[in-house]
Amino acid sequence: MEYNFIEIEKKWQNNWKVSKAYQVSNDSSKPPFYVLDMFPYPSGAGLHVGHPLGYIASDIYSRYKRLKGFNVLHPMGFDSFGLPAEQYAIETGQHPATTTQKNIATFKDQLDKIGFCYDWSREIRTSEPDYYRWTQWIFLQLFKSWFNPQSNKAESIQTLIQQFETTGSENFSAEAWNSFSKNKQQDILMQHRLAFSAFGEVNWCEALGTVLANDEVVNGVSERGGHPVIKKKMLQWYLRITDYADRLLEGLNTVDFSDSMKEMQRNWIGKSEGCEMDFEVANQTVNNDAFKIKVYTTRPDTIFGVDFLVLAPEHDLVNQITTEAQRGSINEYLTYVKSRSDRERMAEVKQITGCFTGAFATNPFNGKQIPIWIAEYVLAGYGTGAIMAVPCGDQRDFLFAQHFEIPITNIIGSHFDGTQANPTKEATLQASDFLNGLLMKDAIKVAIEKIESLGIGKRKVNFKMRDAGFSRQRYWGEPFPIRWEDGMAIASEETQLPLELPHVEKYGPGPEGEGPLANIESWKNEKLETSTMPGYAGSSWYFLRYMDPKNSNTFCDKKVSDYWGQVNVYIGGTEHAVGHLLYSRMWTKVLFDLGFIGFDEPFKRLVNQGMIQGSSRFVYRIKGTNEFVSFGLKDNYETDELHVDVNFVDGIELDTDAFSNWKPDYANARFILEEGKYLCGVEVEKMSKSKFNTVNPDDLVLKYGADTFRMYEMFLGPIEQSKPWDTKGIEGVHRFLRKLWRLFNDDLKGKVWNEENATDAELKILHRTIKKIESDTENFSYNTAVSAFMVCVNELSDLKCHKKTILENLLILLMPYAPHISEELWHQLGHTTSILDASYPIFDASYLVESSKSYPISINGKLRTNIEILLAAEQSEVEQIVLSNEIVQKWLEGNAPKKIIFVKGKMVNVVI
RNA sequence: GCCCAUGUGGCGGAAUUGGUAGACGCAGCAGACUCAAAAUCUGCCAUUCGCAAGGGUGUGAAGGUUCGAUUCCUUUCGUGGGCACCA
Repeated sequence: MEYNFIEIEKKWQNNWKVSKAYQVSNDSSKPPFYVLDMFPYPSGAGLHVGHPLGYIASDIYSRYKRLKGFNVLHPMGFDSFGLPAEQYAIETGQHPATTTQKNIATFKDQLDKIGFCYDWSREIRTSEPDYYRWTQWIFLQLFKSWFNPQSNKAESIQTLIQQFETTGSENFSAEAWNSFSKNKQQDILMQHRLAFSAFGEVNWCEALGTVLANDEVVNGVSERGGHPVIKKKMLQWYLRITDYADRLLEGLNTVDFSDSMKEMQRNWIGKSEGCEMDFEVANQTVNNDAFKIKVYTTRPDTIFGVDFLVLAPEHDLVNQITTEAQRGSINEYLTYVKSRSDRERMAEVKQITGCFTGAFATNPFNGKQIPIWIAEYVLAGYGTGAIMAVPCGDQRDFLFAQHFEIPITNIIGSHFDGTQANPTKEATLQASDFLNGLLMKDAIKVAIEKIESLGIGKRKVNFKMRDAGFSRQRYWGEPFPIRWEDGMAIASEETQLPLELPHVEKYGPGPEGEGPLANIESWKNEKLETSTMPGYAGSSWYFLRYMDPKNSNTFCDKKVSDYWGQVNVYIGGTEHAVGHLLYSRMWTKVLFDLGFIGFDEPFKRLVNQGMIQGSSRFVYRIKGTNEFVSFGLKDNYETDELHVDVNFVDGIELDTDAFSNWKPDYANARFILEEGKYLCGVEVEKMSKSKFNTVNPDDLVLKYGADTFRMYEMFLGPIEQSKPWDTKGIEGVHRFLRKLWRLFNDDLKGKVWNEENATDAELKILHRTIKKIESDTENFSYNTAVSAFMVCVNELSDLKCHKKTILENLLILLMPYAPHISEELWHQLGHTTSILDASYPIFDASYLVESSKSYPISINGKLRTNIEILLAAEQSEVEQIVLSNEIVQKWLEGNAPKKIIFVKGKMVNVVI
């Protein structure tokens, strides 16, 4: 009987489906365990081999935990709102709902073929009204809440109103509040709501009449059509995530994420301590606040080294302080900056640009007149949008000073050599008046105290993180449950939700760059908000909905979320390190603060899977011709590099016939070969349809079966590591499964397994494997687990061990990795219940006890021989044995060793 | 530019606390079985010198710490990911 994986997999997938083997109950005596995948965006390209990497890993873990006796929640769904479906709709006229539906069907079909243990009865889709009803509901909670710094948590906005009514605030009295117009009151409240609207800058493309995502802007022009893109201010919605900055930082100490992941989040939040201080602009009315420039610095100790100020080009004061003489060049510079993205501004620091305003500020400590410049390396969004430049201590300031020939003041003596800045905090300050002689790191505190006592500034903690933009001028997203009346945002009634996304025929932008919803008359008449929520809205809380997916009274019953608790293991890519993970952490904290759930961190443990990259192939077309030159000869010509479908390439050799047949353009292609072959260029990049480097899992499953595919993906390498896909090795894993099969069945003789008793050698193999598989599975070290299975099967084959008592345990170990073949062989062994609910073998160390070990013997750290020595032997005995060894004696050349290092159970090193 | 990760045979990778570098697999080579093929099995497989025994070199590069470094430290180069409207 042969290993017929096609039949076996079909049989058991069907069997599990019929018996509802993966359905999970919220009511169980077993301890709960929640394993979550980052749900996919159902793109039109379908699943490629990169997607299942994390899914297989989580599937293995879920099945393993189930064997270990847990009630495992392992759901799947679709993040089905988003930009690509809308872009596709603009191109083809097909409604996003239609294409999304189709794409999901494809995804599910592909996922099912791989044999995942999802409980599909809990499936969610973020674009379904049943789901986004609660996204809207949570938005309303955010809108109706504020962050109370006293209690350090979100509270109903009513408590703030009460405060204003009874005690007022820093800026106004209770009486004043009560006398404010309703409009003014709402404006003030808007400055505290966790979801709020304010003006923000967007990428505006005049020619397309629309706002563009960063992704749609390439080299400063629109991807579609190549039109110019500029920054434009528009009214936007935001989430006040900055209020949670400190708690998001502290929360990291309570979760099990990788250090690098925590580091990325910390850097994103970017907490820095320093101070704000005012510089007065010279030759202006002194007591006019408008002409004080507030800078933020983390290095107030360098105050005597300030040689100039730099404002962000967008800074409010630029226009007012610019002198008439400089106005022309400033305006020119501002036009230039408007065309530049933040990214470009940060990245191209070597290209130093800036413009002098003509104005001077006064250093409050020494009265020095310092020039005020504007430059794009200062960003309006961070700190106060103005910096004090200290060229001797900051490299960017230094380069700027050098470029514009601004004289540099040195306050750190020999620590500054005039060729580059020195950012040290360890230098002793000079030429710094009251700070002279202090170490810089100590001077920071002294300087801040002085600044505060003079009333020209104050200590300030700053965060790099900005409030999260939460509106998009798009169609395919959640509508905001908000009406605008008289300039005031009015929340819809919660009972009226969902506010359904209306059907449209056209997906183009509305007037003035508004979203497509602005084109709908009834929507406009009701004064409903015309932008929609961003892609991350639905994904910020989906893990809660899985727990209680059908509830129509609330987003998730508190009793149910209390039962499941935090996600025990969350698996996904690092590309979400700062976006999705921070947003969902914030939403969880808000829901916790408001009492809707019982935990304030969503994910207890996070496992990052690496990205499976595509290995792209390139051909080189000689410019202006239809002639293609092989990789090695391309430098002799002027060529264009073009992606070619990896399926036409064997290694790096192009199948020129297949290429010619690929597209009509290439039908008459001519080739310049090297050594009779056309060789392609190679580059590793993201796997993507547009790069023609995708590999479809369906083909592999068809050819080798799901079990082989699952194990091969795991065998590729460590789960957290990125690696390019290569199908070459899959044969090896398939051979392994066939070899396993032959332990049970002979192709000719049929059944070969027996019920004999196991020998010590066989039990030793089994228990070593149990130990290794169990710890590798716990640690997500699946590549080494697969190799341990191979070692085990190789050894059992060598021993011709066909014993049921060994093999059935091996099957249980294997079930999480290769469920179909395990279930099949399990039943062949005579079991009548599913292997899914077997119980995990228990490791017994007594089978592995050894009495001696072959010790590696090194001379000066270099391995020279091995000697079998009793494990119980102590240093003196070992020394004697080692020194009497022939090879050791040869190296000693009759001398006594200087030292003998003996690490019991590990090694011996003789130092001569 | 900034942040994070990463670099080991022809290839994917292993070496979990500093202790035998190259497990396991792919590809390759030689052989067995076969009329033949497939499948399967056996052996070889970092590099260099050597008939062999054995020796030298070797974990991106350069230094350092240590009896001993793929592992720790410093410097440096390459590659991948993220950088706020892709999800």
